[in-house]
Amino acid sequence: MLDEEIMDLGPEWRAFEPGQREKRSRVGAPETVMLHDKGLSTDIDWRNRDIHGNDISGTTRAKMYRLRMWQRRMRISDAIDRNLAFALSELDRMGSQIGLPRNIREIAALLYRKAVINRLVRGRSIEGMVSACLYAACRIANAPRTLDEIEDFSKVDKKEIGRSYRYLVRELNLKLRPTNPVDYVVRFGDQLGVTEKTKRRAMRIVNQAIKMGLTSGKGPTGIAAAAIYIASLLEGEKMTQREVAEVARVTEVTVRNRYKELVDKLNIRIPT
DNA sequence: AAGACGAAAGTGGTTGA
DNA sequence: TCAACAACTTTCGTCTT
Repeated sequence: MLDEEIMDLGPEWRAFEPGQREKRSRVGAPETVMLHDKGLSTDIDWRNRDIHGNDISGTTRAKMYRLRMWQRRMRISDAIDRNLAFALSELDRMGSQIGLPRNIREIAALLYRKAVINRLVRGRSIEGMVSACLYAACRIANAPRTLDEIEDFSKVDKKEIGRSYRYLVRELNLKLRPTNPVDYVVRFGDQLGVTEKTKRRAMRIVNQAIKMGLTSGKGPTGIAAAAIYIASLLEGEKMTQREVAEVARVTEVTVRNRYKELVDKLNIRIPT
């Protein structure tokens, strides 16, 4: 729906040839989004110190230093731009393949900028960081995707995405709540083609479970899957454990265990 | 034949000494 | 840093529909 117009930034970056330095300055322009405090303050500090040292030692030296400083700044911003150019196009590709709405992609892009400016990408693969940013952005927007779902469209594996994600969260001091199983119910339900009624029923079950503390420490996807399974039985549009497990990317065994737990602790009667 | 059930052993990530 | 631990998976045999 909103997806047709995804290319305000995209096309500019994509046609990027290694030979042409000039274009880079134009690339810098569209970033109306903020540069954040940390990167900025660091830059200013450096400059001040350099200028101080130079003033004392004479005008010619001052000029030379100023030149060097400029070169250095250019090199750095150039490197950042290169990184961003590649990363943001990759982010956009993945985002649209996953089907993420615009606002989530913007959050991801913002996170990535912060990551680059804070030097978080140095030893790591850009792909991994981009994937991690997308994963984090989904969670921030309360529309979580599983690591498996991100992995499907990423060139790096789940493990590395997870690692980069944890690193990102730690270094940027992101405070993210554990994902709420309810956030998975609608999406899983849609994939299964169950009715609205069943989805709502599943959400009620999940909320009850949360209230009774049955969810802490458990995988949210398993809970969501089991809730949908139960709801489908109660609403008379039975899904199989297999089907539910598949969309939630858990095993049938997990669905069964959660199912048993929920039915039993919430006193749910299953129609025979 | 397909779905549901559950036991048993294995895996990867978190936690606490 | 290492070992214990819980959640989850894999595998597989057995009921039930």
